[in-house]
Amino acid sequence: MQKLSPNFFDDVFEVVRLVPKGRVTTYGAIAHYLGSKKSSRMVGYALNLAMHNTDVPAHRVVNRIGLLTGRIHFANPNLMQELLEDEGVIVLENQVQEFDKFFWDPNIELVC
DNA sequence: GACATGACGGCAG
DNA sequence: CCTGCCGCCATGT
Repeated sequence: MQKLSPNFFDDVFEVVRLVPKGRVTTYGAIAHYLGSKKSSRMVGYALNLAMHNTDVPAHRVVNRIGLLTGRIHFANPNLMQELLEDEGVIVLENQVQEFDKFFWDPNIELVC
């Protein structure tokens, strides 16, 4: 367990930063890791601010089915997919292929 | 201060 | 199996 900041958002930033290159995670996984799996919505909201703010690799966060729903918030919608593919993640039609293979769950990887 | 909205997810119908 | 609605929490108007 990391130091859970009083702010839901800060925790989101921390977790996303820990996502290894070439891996992706989901909003729900992060929300669950933070203790409120029903707050997945907040995670996406936080990431929107995150990419505007710090060095958070927001492109590594997709929804539960591996769909790059957040790409529309990037300056260039293709940027998110390109970044992922550049890291070795296979993306097709805005969706991560073999999602189960690239999925990085903080609840499992950051087990402490 | 209250209402509406938003990069989602789970459950009910 | 597919579609729709509710929940969650913070931010903007």
